[in-house]
Amino acid sequence: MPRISATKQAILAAALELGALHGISGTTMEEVAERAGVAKGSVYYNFSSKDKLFEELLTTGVSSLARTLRQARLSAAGFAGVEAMVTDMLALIADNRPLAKLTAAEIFRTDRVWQHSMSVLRREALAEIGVALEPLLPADTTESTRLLMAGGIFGATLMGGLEWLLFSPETPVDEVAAAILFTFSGKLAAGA
Amino acid sequence: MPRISATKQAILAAALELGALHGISGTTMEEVAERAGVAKGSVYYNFSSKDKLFEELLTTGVSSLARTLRQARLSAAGFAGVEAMVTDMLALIADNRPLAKLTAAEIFRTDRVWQHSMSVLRREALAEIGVALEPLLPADTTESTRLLMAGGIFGATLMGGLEWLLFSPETPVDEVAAAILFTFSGKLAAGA
DNA sequence: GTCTATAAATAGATAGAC
DNA sequence: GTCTATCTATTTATAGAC
Repeated sequence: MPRISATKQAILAAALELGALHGISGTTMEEVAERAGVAKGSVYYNFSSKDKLFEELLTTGVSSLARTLRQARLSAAGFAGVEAMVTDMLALIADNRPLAKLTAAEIFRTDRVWQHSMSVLRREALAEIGVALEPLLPADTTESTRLLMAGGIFGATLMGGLEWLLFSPETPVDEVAAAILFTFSGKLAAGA
Repeated sequence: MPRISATKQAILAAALELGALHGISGTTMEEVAERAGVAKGSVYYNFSSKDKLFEELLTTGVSSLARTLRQARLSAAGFAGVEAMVTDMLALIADNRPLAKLTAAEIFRTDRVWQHSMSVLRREALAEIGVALEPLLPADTTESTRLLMAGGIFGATLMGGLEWLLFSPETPVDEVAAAILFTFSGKLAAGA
């Protein structure tokens, strides 16, 4: 495990904050250097290109999301596993809000040089949700339907989480999780 | 109602397709002109700046989303209204997939010059979902909780819809709507 | 490893002919 | 209304001193 130098860490942190604000294309290497408190030459010493810099940022982020989802899934059986996934993903979003914003904006891009590796990781994360759903679904449910549902649950959590952080950040995480999970509880349909 | 010239329409269409592919910052006015089959000067004759061009594109798109949601809400009472919103929004996404991609990537940006007008429209769209939810929720549910739920339902539909179009576009819209709505039916919790 | 200086390409926007 | 040509600023990336 090669330790990351302080400079490299500062560059990654600066790139993450700026990327979340202005998007990747809207962020310049000059700005990243300035915010990190180093010269542009040092940025290129640590990352061979702008693409490599943001690739590292995003793949690390989505990997840790997949890991969080797997741990949550293993922590509880049945629907409680899904509940744990939503709750823990919300906590992760709160914990790294710039990464959540950046991921939300980039997750469906199909033209980046790192498109493939991102797509693989995204699928890994969705598959974790899919595995948790499997025992809860009718036996004849297709794989693709399961992934659609997983995408929906993922989207609900991500968008609900961003809505939360941007527009009512004073709400405690438990209440947010309860709100999202309420929509999956069936009580909406029952209230009709 | 001022008619839009053929040139202006071609420019808007080109900007939409390119923006969905490369993002707004990643799209150049030169590319837009080329794809629209006109010179760059003509693009600037119709739109005073790149920002104005994309502002028109996005505000029109989100407005039509809000309109679709309102119509769906009025078409059925109770939970059936929510079901109609999800189904009709999916149909809208399928109908204008580039706009859905562009919107997904831009909806949480906070640094655009048109940020405010977009934020207002986004809120309008979420409020439509919120109104449909109101009679289905406990009487003491707060406004902000209702908006979080609306955000979740919106996110589930948008992400589910994009997942659909990008990775299993052969699935008919009814099946996709059924999959997303299944997660809101309570049958997941029942299956635990 | 970090810096300054600069190359080389590309961006948004404008001027002015037709 | 549409075009070509061009201005000016910015951008990614590199070279080379320290």
